[in-house]
Amino acid sequence: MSKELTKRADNYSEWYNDLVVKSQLADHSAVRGCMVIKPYGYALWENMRDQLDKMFKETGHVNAYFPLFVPKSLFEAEETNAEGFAKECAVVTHYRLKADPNNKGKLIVDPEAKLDEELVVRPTSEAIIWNTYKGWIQSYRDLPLLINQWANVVRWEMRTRLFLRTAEFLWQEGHTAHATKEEAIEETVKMVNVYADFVEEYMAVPVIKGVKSASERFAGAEDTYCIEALMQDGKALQAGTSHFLGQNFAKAFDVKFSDKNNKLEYVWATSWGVSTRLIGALIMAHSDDQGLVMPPRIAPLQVVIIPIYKGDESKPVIDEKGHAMMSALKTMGIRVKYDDSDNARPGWKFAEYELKGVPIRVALGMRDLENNVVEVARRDTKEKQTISLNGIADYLKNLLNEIQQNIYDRALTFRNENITEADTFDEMVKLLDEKGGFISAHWDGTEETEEKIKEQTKATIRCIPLDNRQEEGVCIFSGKPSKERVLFARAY
RNA sequence: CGGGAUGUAGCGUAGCCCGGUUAUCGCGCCUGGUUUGGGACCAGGAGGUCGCAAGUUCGAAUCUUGCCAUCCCGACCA
Repeated sequence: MSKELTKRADNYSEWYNDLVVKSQLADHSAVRGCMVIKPYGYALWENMRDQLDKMFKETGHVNAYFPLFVPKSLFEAEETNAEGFAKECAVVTHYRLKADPNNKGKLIVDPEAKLDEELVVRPTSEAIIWNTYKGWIQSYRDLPLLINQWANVVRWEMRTRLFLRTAEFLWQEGHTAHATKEEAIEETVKMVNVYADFVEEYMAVPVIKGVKSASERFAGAEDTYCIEALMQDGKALQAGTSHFLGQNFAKAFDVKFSDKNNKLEYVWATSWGVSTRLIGALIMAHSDDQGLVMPPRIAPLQVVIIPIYKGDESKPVIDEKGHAMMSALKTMGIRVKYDDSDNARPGWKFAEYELKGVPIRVALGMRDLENNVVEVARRDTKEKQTISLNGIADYLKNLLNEIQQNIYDRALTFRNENITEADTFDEMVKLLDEKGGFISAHWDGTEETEEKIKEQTKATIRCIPLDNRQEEGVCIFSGKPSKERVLFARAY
């Protein structure tokens, strides 16, 4: 493995790719557009997943699992949704292979085994789920139905990037059914808030909560709420979405319920999801030219202890102290590793754990033990301090909290410094080219204007922020009147 | 899907233009030893369908064609 990571300033996307692979989060696979998530990356995902799952359950949701395959007839039932995803669907047409008569040892698709109806590999599960809900919902007493599933989905993207856009990705998708429009909207907003809380508090990535413009809306939704994050290169990243689906799917799949007055009504729906893409957001929000910077709360490893031996006789003494410290930290619920592996020297380990973004590194050698201290190095600031062994566990626990907060504050400052108001189109173009980030500007609310701005600048409307300040102005492009600013950015 | 580039050991590479013994070097790996406070050193060793498949040729990493994959730039997108 080469030791050098591409520098962010030299080539940001190469830095990102390099980092994902060298830090062992994931790797390209033999399958086009699909990645292998390696143990370190999967441990990170598990921590994220576990916390989100807890938050979903605290808000009343339960988990279930629906099929990977969606019969084409079900898939096409909700037309807007189907059309929106049609261009990126993997489709199963056969169910059997057979030996190739003309090519020994090879297989061909058995033409006899053609499916009567093609199966779409789910790009999202609304269709199969709403078809199922039809059988589950009869009365208002069956509502609300609050279900989440952890799954993989496939979207056949033209161009893929590790974590940010892979042909197959892991995610969760919540699908809820409600008796009233108000309740469904409330659910949609509740879940975008859950996402924002998770991403900010656990991943330490500040987000802007907002609503998508009509053209950026989820196919089949009445309204799409989202959280938008800003990456270090000034590009925005959609980190999660929550959709108010109205009665579109209820009508498409004929899901009705009897209300208290025995009147048949269509059900109101929401769906919401976040994916392994969040890992991309995490990487690009915090990491530096030395490697990953993991927020302690979801870091697979929070503390690594590295013993530094001098001569064989020092090993048992150091190991004893090291193991004691590890036990104390484990008792406090801290994820810790004592790396006494023999195949690398301390300097190599230092660099390696920096690359992997472990928040705290503790070095333990005879020199320290003689003074009853250890050397504590934090990944976020790269500061090293000599700390007394007395009360070290409490010290490290507090330090983890401090690092979590510091990473968030740093990202928040950067984000806030990169939301810039523009009052003319020229100003906006200049800002996009020279500074990047979010451009806060007036927009006339039409799709035509949005499209023209996109064509000329590659920037899209990321969102109309919730609790947006109302302000009279004129559209930056058309000069027509506008009541509020929206956020534009170039995005991933 | 369009334009450009690349593919040689786990990783990074030389050789290819101009076909010809046993495919170069570094890192990593294995064995033994010395080491260990910022990516150690010495000695010995293992590891290759030269992306895949056809073709040209006495002979192909090298020439031709097709395919596959990756990267960069577009279009598409969470």
